[in-house]
Order: sequence, then C-alpha cells, then structure tokens
Amino acid sequence: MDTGDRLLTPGEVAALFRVDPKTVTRWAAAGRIGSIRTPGGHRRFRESEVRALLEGEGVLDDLDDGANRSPNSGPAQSGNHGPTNAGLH
Amino acid sequence: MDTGDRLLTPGEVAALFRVDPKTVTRWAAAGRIGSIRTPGGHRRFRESEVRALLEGEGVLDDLDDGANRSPNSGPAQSGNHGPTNAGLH
DNA sequence: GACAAATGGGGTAATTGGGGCG
DNA sequence: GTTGTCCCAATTACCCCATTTG
Repeated sequence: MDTGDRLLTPGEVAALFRVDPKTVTRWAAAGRIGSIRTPGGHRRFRESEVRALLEGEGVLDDLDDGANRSPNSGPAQSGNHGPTNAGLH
Repeated sequence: MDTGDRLLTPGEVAALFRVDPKTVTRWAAAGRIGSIRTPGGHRRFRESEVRALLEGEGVLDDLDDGANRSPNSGPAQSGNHGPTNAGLH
C-alpha cells in the first residue's frame, strides 16, 4: 500500500510547518526527522513522515501547489481523531 | 471554499488579539485554541481557527462593564448577556 | 557549456517556551 | 479566575557565500 512515500524538498516541508527551510535542515541534523541525502548532500524528506509529524488536530489538505503530480485524488486519509500531539520539549 | 489553513506564529496571533504572546500560549495550553507543535516545541496556529475566534462582526452587545446603573425601566433583559463565547467557567 | 533557483554550512539576532510572581 | 512581566534556556529566523539541483 502506498502510504505516500513521495519525497519532499526542505522548502516543501518548511511551507507545511510555516518555518524556514534552514529549520527543517536543523531538524534532520538533530535527528528529529528522517532524511534521505542526495549524492550532492541535499536532503529529501518522506511525505508520510512529515504528515505524521504534522498531525495537530484536524484534517488538513494540501496547500496551494501548482504542480500536483498525484492524479489520485482519494482523500481516504482521514479519521484522525487522535488527541493532542505529544510534543515534548 | 477557501478555509485559509495558513499557520500563524504566536506573535501573529498575539498581534491580532492585542495581547501578549504568552497569553496566546496559555490559550493553547488550556485547550481554548488548537495548536500545532513543531518538532522543536514551538506552536503554530491555524488562521481559520484564529479568525473564527476573532469574530467581531455580526452581533455585538458587549458594552456593559458589569455594573448595572439603571435596574428599572429596563427592557426584557435576559439573564444571558454573554456573547457567543463558548468558554465555560 | 551555460543559467536561475534552491540547499547547505556558519554565524548572528529575534522569537518562543516554561516557571514563578504581581 | 485572567493577563502581564520577570527570569532563564531552547528554538527559530535572517545574514553571508559555496555547492548542488533542475
């Protein structure tokens, strides 16, 4: 089953969290999020992992994106009734 | 329709409500407003939810400071004078 | 070969979180 | 009961430029 293993660029993840791309890089460097390194040294993040961290309280869908390479428009991903996330300091 | 799920920083919400960022943090801690935590522990708020709480248009009967100065000659003053605030006490 | 844009690394200032107090 | 301000430490944002990506 494809859970959405598409890889996101730091800019994409930064836009999802409303943070700076450098901050996403810092998360990967701190081990808070898995990262795949390109041969050149750049990082790519798995969409499934990013969305797992993005769970706050409510469904959310894609923000504006001119290039949506996913013709599959099946919002079957829902039912997220989990309580508040367990963000620990 | 456009829900406007942009994320706002505590400083943004504080500026919208004219309060201290710490107050916004307490609202999130008290569960009065949904919050998304970044892996670093900082909070992000949904603009749609903030605007829903920021409703000032429509009905506005909130003008008394709690001291009734004319108990008589008053119209059918119902006991409920609170706005649409769902905050329990 | 070239280009524009994004990313990474290092540094700094600004914001944020938590606790306690007025 | 709430909100504002103090302390602190942590996280985040913006500056530079070299490299990688497309």
